[in-house]
Amino acid sequence: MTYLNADGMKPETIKIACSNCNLSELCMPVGLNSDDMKKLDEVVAVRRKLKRGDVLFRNGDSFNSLYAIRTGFFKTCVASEDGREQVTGFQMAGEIMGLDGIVSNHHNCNAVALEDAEVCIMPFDNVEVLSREFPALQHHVHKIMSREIVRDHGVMLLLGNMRAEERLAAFLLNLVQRLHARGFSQSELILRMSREEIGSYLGMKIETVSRTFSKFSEDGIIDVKQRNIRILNTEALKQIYNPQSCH
Amino acid sequence: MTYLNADGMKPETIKIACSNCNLSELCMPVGLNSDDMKKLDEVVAVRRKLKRGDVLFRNGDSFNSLYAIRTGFFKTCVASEDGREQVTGFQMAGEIMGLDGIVSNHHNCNAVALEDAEVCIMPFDNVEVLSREFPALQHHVHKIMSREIVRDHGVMLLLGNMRAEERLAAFLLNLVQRLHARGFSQSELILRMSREEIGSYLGMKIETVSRTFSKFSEDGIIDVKQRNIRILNTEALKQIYNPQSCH
DNA sequence: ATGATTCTTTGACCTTAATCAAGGAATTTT
DNA sequence: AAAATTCCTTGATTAAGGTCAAAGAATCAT
Repeated sequence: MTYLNADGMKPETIKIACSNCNLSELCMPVGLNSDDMKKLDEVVAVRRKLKRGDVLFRNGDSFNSLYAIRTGFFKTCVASEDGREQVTGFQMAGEIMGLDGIVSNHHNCNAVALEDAEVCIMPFDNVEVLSREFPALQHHVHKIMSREIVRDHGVMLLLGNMRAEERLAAFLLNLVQRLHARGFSQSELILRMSREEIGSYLGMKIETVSRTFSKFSEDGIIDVKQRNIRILNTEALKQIYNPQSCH
Repeated sequence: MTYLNADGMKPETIKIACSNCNLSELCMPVGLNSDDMKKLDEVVAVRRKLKRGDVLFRNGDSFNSLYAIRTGFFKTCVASEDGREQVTGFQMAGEIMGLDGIVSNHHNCNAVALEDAEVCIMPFDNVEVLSREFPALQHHVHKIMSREIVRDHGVMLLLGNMRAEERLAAFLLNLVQRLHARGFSQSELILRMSREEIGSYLGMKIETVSRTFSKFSEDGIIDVKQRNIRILNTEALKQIYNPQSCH
């Protein structure tokens, strides 16, 4: 199995604009006339701007809306009762947050902006009403949820079976792939999250994250300048992530 | 956060019958007249019986249907390209399998019967058509998918943050809770899966699973006779799972 | 039933990553 | 700009769980 994008998209360039982002796919599924499109614009109630560090929603908050990221970068995390925190994902432009809240009408994780951000607020009642009217939208919503399930299973595989170097390699490859799909470099990226947050996501301690970065750097696979990463040898990263592939 | 049921249900007794299982919730959401109910019966195309070891669907199979378990017990698992396998879940009566297939029209995991079983096959096209007609069904489908996402995040927390004893305690508590919700004992259970499969789910090796069972047994917390487990001290298990709670 | 196979347990030892500790770099606040 | 804070790195040590090995128990097939 491949370590999929969070959005499942192949790494072609997709421009982030209202008419051309994952949100737009949600608002305006393909194959609609412009009258239909106008109605679909109603899914989005309003936008919200957040500063770095702002919390979009918290575990326990009542659930009303899904959120589509227009700009910025988020983390979502859950915590055990004794306070251990697990980052469950990092989300970027075009991705949808809040699906966890549907089952119980309360959010089940925290969503925090890791840089200044803007989200489109989509009241879930609207989404359901319009989904009944537009099969394409309905199916799109189902795909978004299924995609999240598939992604989560990939993370389980990572956490349950892989060693530290494999986890970090998978993480970097996944991030750069998603960024590339949004028009950014294939080889350079700026990490919006701390080493601690990476560690939390990957099930390793901050020291291990740091050491693994240093190891990759010593081996000439990446160039690390704080949160600026340049991938020097993508093949080597893939090799680490997928040790069996012997070519 | 609590380690939820796969089905999110509180551990009250629910009888497994067509008119009273998770599937029935899917076919017949509350608040419908009997004419509506008849139409909703159409979601289920047909049933399928499986023997222990039979594969319901495989990674790569084209996706057509969701499956509701009537009787029996399943595992779902993904594998990395180099063959490492991760069990992503164990499913029992009333639970839904196949949601992973929606996003790509192909299944993304294997579903294997761990004991003789029967499933109701629900062609997903039917589900979508009827969902547009019945808001209660629509919302129910959304809840099922959201529940799976929340469950997966709980597993991530387990795999990313917990130690072997905590993982096994959480696993046993979760299993017995779900069984109890189906009318079985609160303290006795028969494991339908091997030690290896438990280990795969919990991110530990078979020897560690075995040793941890032995440890719990020596400590008088459980009684282990092969796959027959009797929980002697639920509180102790909860304490292990949730070390802070000093109520 | 009997032999074969698979599953499970236990022991000895080893590896990986966690922990503890300290110092340095970067960022934020005053 | 200086001080304070946070973040990151590196080293030394330890602990948890993995690996290897072997034997016993249970299940399956002939």
